[in-house]
Amino acid sequence: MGRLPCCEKAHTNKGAWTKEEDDRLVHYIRVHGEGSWRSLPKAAGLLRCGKSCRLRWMNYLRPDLKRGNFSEDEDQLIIKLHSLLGNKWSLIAGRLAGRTDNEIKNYWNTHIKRKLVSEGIDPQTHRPLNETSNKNSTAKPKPTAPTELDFRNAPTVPKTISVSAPPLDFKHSEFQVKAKSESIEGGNCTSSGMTTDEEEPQHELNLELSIGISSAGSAESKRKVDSNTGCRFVGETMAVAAKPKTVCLCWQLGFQISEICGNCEHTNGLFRYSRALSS
DNA sequence: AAGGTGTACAACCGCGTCTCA
DNA sequence: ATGAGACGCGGTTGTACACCT
Repeated sequence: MGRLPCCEKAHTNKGAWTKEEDDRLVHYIRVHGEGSWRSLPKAAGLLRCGKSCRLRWMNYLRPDLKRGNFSEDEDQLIIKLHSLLGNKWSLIAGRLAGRTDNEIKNYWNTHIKRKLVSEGIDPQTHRPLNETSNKNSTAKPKPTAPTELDFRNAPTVPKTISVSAPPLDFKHSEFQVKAKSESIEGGNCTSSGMTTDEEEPQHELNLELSIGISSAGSAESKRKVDSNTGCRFVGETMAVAAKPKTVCLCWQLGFQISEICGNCEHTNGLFRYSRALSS
């Protein structure tokens, strides 16, 4: 038995949204708030699929969206984040205030890809194109899922990327990813899983997210709270629940930590990765 | 001016994940 | 514990517009 359609297609409009439909959607969300997308179209008097309403709101009608061209800073940030996260557009969008995943995805495909290629950089691997093509002739290309990214020798990955975080899901936070070209020994904070290729020299990376206390109360914040640590997981990201228990802030990108690891020290009820990332 | 081609971006689709009864 | 329904994500498609010949 197949999956039921998300809505009654025979009675829904498709294609470009009209001004009237936009107005109806905006008005309804202003009054009732976001959510309940499936029931929203009927309640708002729209002949649209709930998914379509959500998309229209998220990508076009939301008042906090920044329209217009991407700045050079945004370009660089997208490239850096893509080199770390791969095609995780929603995560990348989460670090760019006022930009949507769809917008960034489109911008990547139409501008940045071409720009990188013209600079001789493979947009998927972030390695020089000639190196990539040589490698591809002998080795299988790696998928770009974030847990499987191979950052070794990636020319565009700096050792430290500090990103001023807009107030998104993990609010009040400075999102800091530190890519370290040596493995952490003797503790639990290793970057195991970053690569399985054993034939190349091991230059493993440690990815650390420094995360502060999240504000409570959003619908999203009620979800995915790790019962051991109090950490809240949103996709591959993590925030700290409103009333954290013991919280480990040592975070390996893409992996859930179920216990406090040995490398973390306690400060003010929080645990933070204590082993200095000496450069 | 007309047709062809390229570009940008809005919207759709399918599927994985999460929530909750 | 389980399964149906809802949500969210990433890939793909459709289409309007710009630019070229």
